[in-house]
Amino acid sequence: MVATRTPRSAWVEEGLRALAEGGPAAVTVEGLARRLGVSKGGFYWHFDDRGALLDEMLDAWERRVVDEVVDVVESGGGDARARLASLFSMVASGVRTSDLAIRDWARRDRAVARRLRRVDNRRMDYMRGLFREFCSDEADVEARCLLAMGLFIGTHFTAADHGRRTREEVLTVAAQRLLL
Amino acid sequence: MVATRTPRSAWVEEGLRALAEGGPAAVTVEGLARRLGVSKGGFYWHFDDRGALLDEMLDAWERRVVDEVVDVVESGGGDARARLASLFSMVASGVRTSDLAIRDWARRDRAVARRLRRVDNRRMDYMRGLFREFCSDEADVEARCLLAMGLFIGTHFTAADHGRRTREEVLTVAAQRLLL
Amino acid sequence: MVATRTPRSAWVEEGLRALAEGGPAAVTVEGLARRLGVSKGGFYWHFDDRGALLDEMLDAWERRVVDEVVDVVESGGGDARARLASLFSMVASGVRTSDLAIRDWARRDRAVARRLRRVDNRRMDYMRGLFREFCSDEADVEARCLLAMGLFIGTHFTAADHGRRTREEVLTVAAQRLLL
Amino acid sequence: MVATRTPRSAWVEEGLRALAEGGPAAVTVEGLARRLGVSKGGFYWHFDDRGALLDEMLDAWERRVVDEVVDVVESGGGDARARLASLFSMVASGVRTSDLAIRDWARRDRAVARRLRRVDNRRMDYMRGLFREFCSDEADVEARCLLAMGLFIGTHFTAADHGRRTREEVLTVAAQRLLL
DNA sequence: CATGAATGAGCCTTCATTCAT
DNA sequence: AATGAATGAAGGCTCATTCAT
Repeated sequence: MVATRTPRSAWVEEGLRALAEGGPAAVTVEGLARRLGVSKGGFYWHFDDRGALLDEMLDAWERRVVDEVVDVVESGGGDARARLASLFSMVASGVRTSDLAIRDWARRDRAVARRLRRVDNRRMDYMRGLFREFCSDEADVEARCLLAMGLFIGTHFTAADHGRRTREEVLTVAAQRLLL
Repeated sequence: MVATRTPRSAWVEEGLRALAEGGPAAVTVEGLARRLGVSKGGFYWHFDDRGALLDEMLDAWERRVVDEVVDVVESGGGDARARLASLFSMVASGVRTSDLAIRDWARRDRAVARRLRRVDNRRMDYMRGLFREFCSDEADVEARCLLAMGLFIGTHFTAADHGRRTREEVLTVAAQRLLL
Repeated sequence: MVATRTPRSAWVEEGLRALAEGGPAAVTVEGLARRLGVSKGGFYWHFDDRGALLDEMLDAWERRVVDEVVDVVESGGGDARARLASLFSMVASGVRTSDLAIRDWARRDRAVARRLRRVDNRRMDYMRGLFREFCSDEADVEARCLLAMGLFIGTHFTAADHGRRTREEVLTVAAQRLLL
Repeated sequence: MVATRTPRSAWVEEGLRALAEGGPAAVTVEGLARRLGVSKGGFYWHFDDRGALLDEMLDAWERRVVDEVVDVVESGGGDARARLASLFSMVASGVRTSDLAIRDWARRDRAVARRLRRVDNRRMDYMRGLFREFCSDEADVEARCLLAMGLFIGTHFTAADHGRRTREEVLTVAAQRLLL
């Protein structure tokens, strides 16, 4: 078997890029083929149809997002607060934007919603564990988790300015609030 | 002049509905015409082109969102904390979902982004004023505002479960955290 | 009865203008209405349909073209050569451009072709009479007439340059050739 | 590579036919597809858009018209007068009718006008060379060229009858006049 | 006479999909 | 694995036409 010229993964990769840039509607077979410099015919060798690619893109995204969290856990070290702080700092430095496109997409697509729920629940679980180490009130733990998720997500969807402060500065202060 | 058979506003209304359900790509002249039970040709009597409808939809949305906030101000009464609380409670009771679709859309469209920024800045300004009444640290005010925005927005984009708690319950606790 | 606000003739006039500028395809009910500053509804009060306008435009054009020739006859005076010379000079000073659009149109539309034939035959007849006064060879008279028609028409459809000469200069010399 | 099922050239060919019959407005993607017995979608495999087809049609036309002139030069032989005579005889035997549609089109489209000018200038240059061999007066050479162009073009746009003579007969006499 | 509103046909273009090679 | 070519379903827009007022 010869090395695949345009492997399955290339389509998935390019697909996630297109998704991040323009949302699900921007993930067109033609568009990806053009960006990959191939004809779209080859696409149908790898995938049954556009839906199959979308599925695989979501698989890839899920894996990636989980890995990112795992990386934070492993590399960072330190106590719960330190680990949460490093988790929060990832927000400012740019979550994959496809993350956001997928969130919007999930509102219209059942299958996407299912996957997103799985991912979000894993993230929450991880945060719950960390918050619990210094916060005994379960309701408060949950509230902090939701606030943290909001910070993660909302920050990318909020268009407001902050006077002379930068978004990063405000984010830092906000994160510290959650660690009190 | 007779009452317009299918007034401009009907197209705008239906457009916002379609936007909320399926994002900007779902706002098609043909689709709206079908839903309104009219022929698509008639659309061009009211609007120059699809772009004009989109513009007007955003105008309508902006007005609506501003009015909602104004309504909260006027109807609620009470001190700053009380007013913030009532503001937060609006989150649970369902912000217009088109709000969220517009947020995603803004990431790809310059004009939409400008409008969103205007709206978000107005919202933030309103919250700043309220937070300042019981919080003198400006950096903290800003952080609380961002956390609140995250709560507003993120809550609709977060797919996680909360064990035996409902989202509303968690939201309530989270909101109280911001009012301390 | 009130004075017609947008009389039949206004539509015909504007129609001929549009025809001259953009050919038959440019004669649209909507376009004329826009240029006249009225809604197209009124059009259908005057005309059964677009075809009726086109017919009337051709009528008007025919009348006008005949009148022009008559004017040359009457005003000019002089002998045959002098009158032919004045006829030729009209070429340079700009035949109605709708004349040319109609010629092209005639190639596709039977009714237009019939009208054009009538007009061209009248023009030829007039020229024949003048040429005969100083040219006894009937075949040559006919040839000169055709060359003159070619000069009339071809000059507007020929895009060539003439070095340091202007088109008018070349036309003058060419016309003299036909009067020898 | 297999023989293209409906080659690019088929679209161009059919396009020129449509142009000749009905002018630029008659060159529709849908219409051509219908006449070729293919679906219109396939068109966009070969061409970027309708404009690209129009361009290529003009290219093809230009090539053809130049080749025709070259063919006259090479095949005919003889002296200048003989070559001009053979050139004139082409008129009667039917210039491509698209030639005429293009002339009309050029009056409204800048790009078409440019191309037409190039072609006409080449034709004129060729004729100038031939006329000069037996006519020393430059102004007269130019006048004869214009009369010849008028004969070429005007003859197809003139709808007049010639009594008992045929158009061909009249053309022959007219052409001889230009060769004196 | 004319407007406001709408219909429907037709055209341009995009794109998912198919198929032979 | 991939190309060249084509299909067919949308969707955007224009325009002749109609109709009630």
